[in-house]
Amino acid sequence: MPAATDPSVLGGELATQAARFVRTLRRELDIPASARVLSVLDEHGPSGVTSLASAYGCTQPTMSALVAQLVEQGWTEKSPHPTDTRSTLVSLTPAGHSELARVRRLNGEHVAARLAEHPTLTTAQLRTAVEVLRVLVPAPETQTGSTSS
Amino acid sequence: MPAATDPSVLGGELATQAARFVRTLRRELDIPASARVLSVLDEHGPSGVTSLASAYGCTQPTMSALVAQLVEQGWTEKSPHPTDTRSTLVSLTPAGHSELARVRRLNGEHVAARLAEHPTLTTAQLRTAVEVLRVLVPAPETQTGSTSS
DNA sequence: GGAGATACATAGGATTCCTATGTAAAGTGG
DNA sequence: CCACTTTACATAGGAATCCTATGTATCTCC
Repeated sequence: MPAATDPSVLGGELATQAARFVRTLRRELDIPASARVLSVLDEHGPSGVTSLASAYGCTQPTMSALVAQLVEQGWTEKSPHPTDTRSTLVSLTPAGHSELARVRRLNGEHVAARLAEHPTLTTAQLRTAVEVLRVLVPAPETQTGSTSS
Repeated sequence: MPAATDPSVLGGELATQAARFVRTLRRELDIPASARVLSVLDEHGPSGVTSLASAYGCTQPTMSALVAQLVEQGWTEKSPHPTDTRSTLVSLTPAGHSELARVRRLNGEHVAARLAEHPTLTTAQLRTAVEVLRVLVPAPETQTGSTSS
């Protein structure tokens, strides 16, 4: 089958497969987009909306909406910024940490199931895929964050 | 940063990065979802709507809409199936081939630009990423198709 | 010929995101 | 201290992508 070396073709293939992967994941695991924000929040620690948007790679209004969803579900909470009244600090609640763990487990199980069907695939290759995708995106800023779960 | 080996974490990362990659691509290149169908059509040759949906990885109604868009833009055309009146054969028009070439070029340029910024990344790794994503999706049926451009 | 399967279309709605724009609070120079 | 600009968020409105449910015509097979 397709085993091209032409970056143009590979890029197209990557786009197609990535889009499909995302679509399939959405349908099968039923994980809302906002859940991915939890991961960013976990990495970066309590942040403002704009900063989160930048880290997540979406616009500020979009992040406003995502955060609103997360707050409504009790996964994050907004507290006033100590020195800047305009800003708010969004942070994970315990429930948010649980949800993050749940989502990671779901993803893990899904990936593991596929891996089991294809013994040739290694986790090293998996990691390569992650690296490639990470590189192929503009990358906002890679500031260090917090930790947890 | 994240350099995990845990499939669970890697799966989550992959999901996040893939989603972001797709989003960025959509925004920056402004390529409609229907354009990816052109690629499928090119690989599989003239096909019915349901078959396309399966190959593309979406539902039949969704593919109906996508095909309708493609036809409206003159990139594909529908002809009656020779033996089955219910079915139609969707096939690429010359304009469709051109568009496919254009999209591939855009994707290629985009990927090439990123690759240029990261000399450490090889096309082999790129191909690995494609393979990984391909594996991580249920894969409908890999029947051989036609050719062209 | 009639029951069930198959191919496609349509209707209606959920999700995800963006652009444009408004409002309030910080900074900044005079 | 006072405009003026910048920054942080929120809201409004709409576009794109997909799905489920359902209807209609056609094919298959007994």
